[in-house]
Amino acid sequence: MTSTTTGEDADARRRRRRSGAAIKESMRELSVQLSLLNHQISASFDLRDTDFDCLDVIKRHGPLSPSALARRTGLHAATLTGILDRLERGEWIARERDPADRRAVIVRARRERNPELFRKFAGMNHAMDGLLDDYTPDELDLLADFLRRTADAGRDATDALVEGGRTAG
Amino acid sequence: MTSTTTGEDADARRRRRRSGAAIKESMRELSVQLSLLNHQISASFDLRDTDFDCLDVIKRHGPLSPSALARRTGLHAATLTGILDRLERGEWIARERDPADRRAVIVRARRERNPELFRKFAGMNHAMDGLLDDYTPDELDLLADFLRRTADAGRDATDALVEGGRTAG
DNA sequence: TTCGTATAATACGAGAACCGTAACATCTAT
DNA sequence: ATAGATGTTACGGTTCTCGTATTATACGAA
Repeated sequence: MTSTTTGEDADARRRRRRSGAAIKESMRELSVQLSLLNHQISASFDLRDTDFDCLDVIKRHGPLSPSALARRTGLHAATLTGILDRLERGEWIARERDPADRRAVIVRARRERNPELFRKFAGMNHAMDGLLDDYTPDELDLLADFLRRTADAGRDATDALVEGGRTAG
Repeated sequence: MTSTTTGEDADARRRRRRSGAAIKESMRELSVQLSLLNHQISASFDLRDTDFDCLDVIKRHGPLSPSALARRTGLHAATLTGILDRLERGEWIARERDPADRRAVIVRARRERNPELFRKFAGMNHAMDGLLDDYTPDELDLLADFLRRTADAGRDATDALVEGGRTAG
């Protein structure tokens, strides 16, 4: 976490480049596998792929309005109506009125079905637990920090594309 | 990479548990962000979310048949027809006849449009490069290995759900 | 206040996607 | 040779997506 590319010899730079490529490669594969896992779980609850993504954003950043959610996810506002309908029908969320702005709706995550969802992720969770046993506490911190920063990078990249598509496309 | 949970004191175990939770949390957030990024990129090419996931599997494990692809992804065979139609229309893949089994089709990834796709991922790639600069070569290897193993775990978890859903309803 | 405009959420509808089933071609085992 | 299994795609009902219109409300200016 403290080195930089300057001051490395050619071998180290080569190794760095190779590892970087391997990381991006694995990252892409990881993304695909997690998407497919998400698809199976969503389907088992009669939801679409993006529905749980939205629920996750609501859990993390909510409660918030449908339009704020549309901005954050880059989805069309009208699409959010359908997504929230399904999530509400399944009792994953509740729509409430905003007393301050009576046009607005506040979307709040409900937690009742969390255990049910957790059970679907049990296989992945146990696999992760076994995997994490191989690391020292310091290494775990390193991994946690890396993942957090990568997630942030993903959000920035998505925002840039949404913004670019809105103004230029 | 060499320690185990045995022989650690209570503090270390507590720290380990906390880090593990943070990792799974960040992993889920990363998954959501990468899905949303994938959605924007797919939409910009007139494709559905899962289309590039399939293309990725084809690139990695192909050439292969639609039915093999359906098994690997857990998608319905009839759905693959639509996905492959779109990918073929966009010249991302080519369908070929299998000389050995004349019922079968071989799906092969085409590489001509890779640069175009690469440009869409440029933002994320550059962010990753900047992020990876902060790590030593050893740390990069650690990260690469972790991601590869996590992707494998994701595949196993998905397979288990597909299998369970198929046999148990 | 009253008006004009901006904004929030949803209704509506055209086009498209998903996937269960059927159809057809072909392979394989007896 | 025949029966049954397998590979791919066509078909059709239901559902989804998203551009636009609609309704309700907020807010700034005259």
